[in-house]
Order: sequence, then C-alpha cells, then structure tokens
Amino acid sequence: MTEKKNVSIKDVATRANVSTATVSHVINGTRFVSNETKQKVHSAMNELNFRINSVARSLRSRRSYIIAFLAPLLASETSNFYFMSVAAGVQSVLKQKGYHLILSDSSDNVEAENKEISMFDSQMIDGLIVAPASRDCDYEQLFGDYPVVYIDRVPDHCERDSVLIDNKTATKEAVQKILDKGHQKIAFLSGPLSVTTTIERYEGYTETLMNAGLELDDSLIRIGEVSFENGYSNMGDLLEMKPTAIFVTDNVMAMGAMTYLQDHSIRIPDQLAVVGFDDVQWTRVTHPPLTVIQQPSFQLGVKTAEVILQRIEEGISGKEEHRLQANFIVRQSL
Amino acid sequence: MTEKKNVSIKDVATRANVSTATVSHVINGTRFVSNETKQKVHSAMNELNFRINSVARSLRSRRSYIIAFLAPLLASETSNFYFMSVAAGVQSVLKQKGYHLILSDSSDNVEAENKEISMFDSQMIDGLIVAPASRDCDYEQLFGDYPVVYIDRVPDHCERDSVLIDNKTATKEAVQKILDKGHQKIAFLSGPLSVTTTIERYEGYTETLMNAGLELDDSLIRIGEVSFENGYSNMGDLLEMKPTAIFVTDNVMAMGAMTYLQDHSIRIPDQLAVVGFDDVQWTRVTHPPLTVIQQPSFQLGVKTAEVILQRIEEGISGKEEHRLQANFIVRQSL
DNA sequence: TTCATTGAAGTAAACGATTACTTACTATAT
DNA sequence: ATATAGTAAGTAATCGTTTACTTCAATGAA
Repeated sequence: MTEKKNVSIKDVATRANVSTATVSHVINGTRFVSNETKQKVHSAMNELNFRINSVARSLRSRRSYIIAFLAPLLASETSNFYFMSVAAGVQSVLKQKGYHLILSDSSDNVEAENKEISMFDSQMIDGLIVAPASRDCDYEQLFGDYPVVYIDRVPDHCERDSVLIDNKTATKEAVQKILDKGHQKIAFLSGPLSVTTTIERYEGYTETLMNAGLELDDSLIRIGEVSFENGYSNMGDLLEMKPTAIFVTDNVMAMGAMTYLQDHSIRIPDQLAVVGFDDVQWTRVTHPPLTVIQQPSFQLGVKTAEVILQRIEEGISGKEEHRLQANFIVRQSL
Repeated sequence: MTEKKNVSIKDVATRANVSTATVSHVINGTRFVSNETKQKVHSAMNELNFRINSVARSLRSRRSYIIAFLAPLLASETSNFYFMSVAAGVQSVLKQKGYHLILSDSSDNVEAENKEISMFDSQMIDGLIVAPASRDCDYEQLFGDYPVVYIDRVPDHCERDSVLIDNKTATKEAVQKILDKGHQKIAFLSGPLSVTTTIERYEGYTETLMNAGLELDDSLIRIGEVSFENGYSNMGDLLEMKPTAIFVTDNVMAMGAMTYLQDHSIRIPDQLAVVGFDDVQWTRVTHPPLTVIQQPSFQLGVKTAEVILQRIEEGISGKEEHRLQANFIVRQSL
C-alpha cells in the first residue's frame, strides 16, 4: 500500500492559519467560529482533501458511532434470514443517524456468542443489540460499559431493555383461527424450547387448546432441532396421528414439512390445514400459498435501533420491555 | 452510563511492576518476555479485568481489523437476500481471522453508495468489499488508502481485484440445456443492463441462440426494473408471444413470474419451461420445483474475504479477476 | 482612564495503545 | 581484566483528535 501520510487536522490548521481547536470546532460545530475563519478552514480542508480520522476521534471522545448486532445470522443450512431482515431494520435507522452497524454471528451457540461479545471492548462499540443464544447464561458479566438491548428473546434474568414480538398473543390468535375452522386435532411442530420465543409460542398453543376445552395430545406435538430435514421427517411422523391441521412455529421446519406434503401429494387445506410462522418469500409461492403469522421483523429492528439510540443518548441502561404485534396473513392453506 | 474509568495497560503495568511496553508485548507476543514476567502480567490483567482498547490500538498501529462490505443489501421490496448470503461467506472467513465486518447498504444507488464510502475513513477500515451500483462512476477517487475488492460486478474501468461469478458460461450452459430440450422460442426476462452481471447473462443468452443458428426475437426479451410486480406483469406480456420456455435472470422477478404462472394455472414445464437464477429457498417449493442456476454466493464471499485479507497482509492493492463457476440445478421446471 | 465583560480563537493535556530506541545486566571471548 | 555480544525489559514519542483552560482584543460602564 502506498505510504501516503494522512492529512491531519494539524495540517489543516497550519494551512488555514488557525489552531487545531478551531478546526475541530468548525468540523463539529461545537463552538462559535466567525464565518471568515470557517471559510478559511473549509478551504484548507478541501485543498488538502482532509478526511477526519474517526479512530482518533473515538479514542478521545469515547464515542465510536458503531453498534454491534449479535444474532444467529448464518444459522442453519437452509439459512434462516429472519435476523438478516431484522438487521436491515436496525440498519435503516442507524444509517440516518450516522451510525455504523457491525454484524456478528452467534451461530445460536453460547460459546461462539461469548467469544464474540468479548471481542467487543467498550471503546469499540457504543451499544450492543443481542439475540441471546441461551436463557441461562450470565450475560451481565460479559458486557462492557455500553447499553445493551435484547432482541427477539431474553435470557432468564433479564436486566436490560428488550424488544420482542408478542408471540403468545399471535399464536393464540392463529390457533383460535384454526379452531374456528372446526379443527380439533391440531398438530404442533416447533424448534427446541430453549429460547423464550419458542416457549411463548408453545404456551400460546397449549393455552388456546385448553381454553377451548380440548385435551392436550402429546403425540400431536413435535419439538426438535430446527432443520429442513427435521421438518420433513417430523411431518411424516405427525401425519400418522391423523391431525387435520398443523401449526409450525419455524419457517425452516415449515419448508421441510411443506415439501413432505407436496412430495406425498397431500391436499392442502382439505386433507391438512397448515399455518406457519414468518412471512418469508417461499410461503407465497407454495401450492397453495401458506397462511402465516407475519412477524414484523424489519420493524423489530427499527424499534430496537430507536431504543438503543435513546439509551446511548441518555447515557444510561434501562430495563423496559417492548412488544410488537404480529399479523395473521390469510392465504389458502387454512 | 456509569462513569467507570477504564482499566488501561498502564494500570496493568503498575500492578505487575513492569513497563507498559512489556504488557503490550505480552498481549501481542511481539517480543520475548520471560515466563515469570508473563505470569505477573497475566495475573494483573485478570485481577483488574483488563480489556484492551482496540480504538487506541487502531490509532497507533494503523490497523482496525474491520472490513466493510458495501452492497445493495436491503434493496427491493421483496428483499433480495443474495448479498446477505454473500456477506455470510465473507463473515465466516473474517471471523476466523479476528476481523469484524461492517455491513453497509448501497440501495443500488450511486449517491447513497458514495455517501457510505466517504463515511469510511482510512483509519476506520482495513479494507472494502463493494458491489458497485454503477458502471460509470469514478470510484477510485472516493476510496481511501485501503485495499478494495469488487464483488459480483465491476465498474467500467476497473483498477482493482474482483471476485465474480462466471455469468456468461453459466447462462450459456443453461440456455443450451433449454435448446437441447427442443425449445426454439425461449423468452428472456431480466433486470436492467446497468450492471456487468446482467450484461453477461444477456450476452450468454444471445450468443447461445445465435450459435444455434436462431434469430433473436426482441419481442421475447423483456428487460426492466427488478421487482415482483415487474416479474408478474412481464410474464403476462411475454406469454402472448407464445414462448415455450423462459429464462429469468433474477430471482425476485422469477418469483413474480412464477406467481403469474401459478395464478393462471399454466402447466410447467408442459406449457412453459422455466429456468431461473439463484437457488433461493422458494425455488424448492414451487409446483414444480424450479430448475435454476445456482450461484455459489456463500463461496463468493469466502473467496472475496480471502483475497482482501491477502492484500491487506501484502500491503498492496492488486488487479486480479477471480471467477467462480455456477451450478446448474436440475429440478422439474425444465 | 480604568476595570469588568464579552467574543473569538489559541495552548496543550488528555485518550490508551504501539514501538523505536535505550539501558542494565549476564555470560563469553580475548 | 576488559571488551563484546546477547538477553530481558524500560523510556518516552507517537498516532489524530477533543476539550478544559487560557489569552487577547475590543467594548462599554463607572
């Protein structure tokens, strides 16, 4: 790389015949500078093609304008882009405010996650947005001196702000809709109950059935690792219990399930009604298009960004819970 | 935020009764330090819960271990996750090497893109990976003093390394396969020819037809903004020209097109054979599953990360073109 | 005329690491 | 005994900003 010496604020100051303090204040608008002087400084900056060194700035001002987002971004084989969409929402807000976003992948694995967290030191980031991989991990001791906001899920003893989807309400609504269609044997297919998100959905399902005076039938409930294959095979198993409807809480598993149904020419919704989670692209082009609970993923990111930005501004961490409502998207699979 | 004073290398040095230089060398392994002293330093670091300040480190060492990825990440309404998948590939390599990734969205818009580039100053990032929004923009003057690698596409007068998909070869192979099935009237649906990627695909299509001794029929060719709606409506228009097969170069448009075909109960591949681009999730669950050209998006990211990391190591920018081969995934739509 | 006030800009000490240069000591060769 | 080389670690300048504190001149009041 060419050893171009960097143009510093000092060079600008010399050229404009002012002090570095003045240059800095012109750049940041942090104190009054006469128009005349401002002009001189601006000219000097242009002539020298000055670019501020944000690292030096961060060091001194203790602000980096960088926020980290830690989530299972690259997770499963059939990549789950849910968090990417969330990230897009975060990004859209930060961008406007002049912040940068660092994306980190936790692989939904506590160790990888902890390692990532310790890679961020307090000076490097102004805040952290995290979708915790585990419920029982003492995150507090890992965090540095910056605001933290949990997104999508929270650990057991949550001491921070959180922005979540109202999973239980959404699930209850969906299951109720299924009941309203006259179904009694409603299967439930889901990922492991190791994150609050899944637990809430599970509770929504069981509570709704119980409220309707139905017995819970364990053989209609399948919980397993999230994967296409798992969705596919579990669908086969569940079908033997003769359900008339199925509710799938994860879109990757749902895709496996739908593929199974398609491979075996099961007519939807006649033979089996299907309701899924997440309004991902493919749900619109299946035959028939899938009825789903749509999580406002982008909005989730937007809200989270807003919350963390405010905390950064205030200079304090908080412990507020924000819930976003999901939408029930009616298509033809129910 | 609590005004916790940060533990610095100085505090560690004092506690361990050594100099800051020694502490630094212990941390970085940059010169020999006796085991005894190393021990003292490590103990002191643990006792004080020392975390290195990477900002100060960057300032002095002129290395940030941050690489930026600038691409149309959040692009269209029906979010196109192609670049997210590429980012995942980049990320997987960087993570191993202790680098961080900053994701920036260009919105495929030159102005937004230029603004983003100028937000990165030379100290902040060690390298830039960019999918240029435009062919005719003088990027060189915008870049700072770091290696740059173009990904997926290149601008007109490319002076940098690039990592690309061999679009032309892939397209030729695909179109040839369509011809081999006996089709003569092959429609072509694509996004604007404003990026090299699309141009190469267009050339692949025309050349293959010409090589086969067929006349090019402009009425079978549709080029327009990338969107679901555009895919949908263009599919309708094209159908009037009675093609027996269609090649769609963009997955968002393909989704629109497939939806049109499904809505109008066109039998695939009997009435119309379809070949798409990108092996995105939904192509596996359409009826029938779509035959596509699969771009090794994750691998593209991996390769790019490797290239830029090497340039950073070498300290020089280069101008090499790397091409990755795409795969033809045969499913039932052809 | 003198002193206080205000306005505009300068001085220099941080921020927390890295690193070129120097030092102090030990061991070996002459 | 002295010069020489080698080993382990210390000193302090430096990276490029921000910012608390100071300065200087001009203005107006007494």
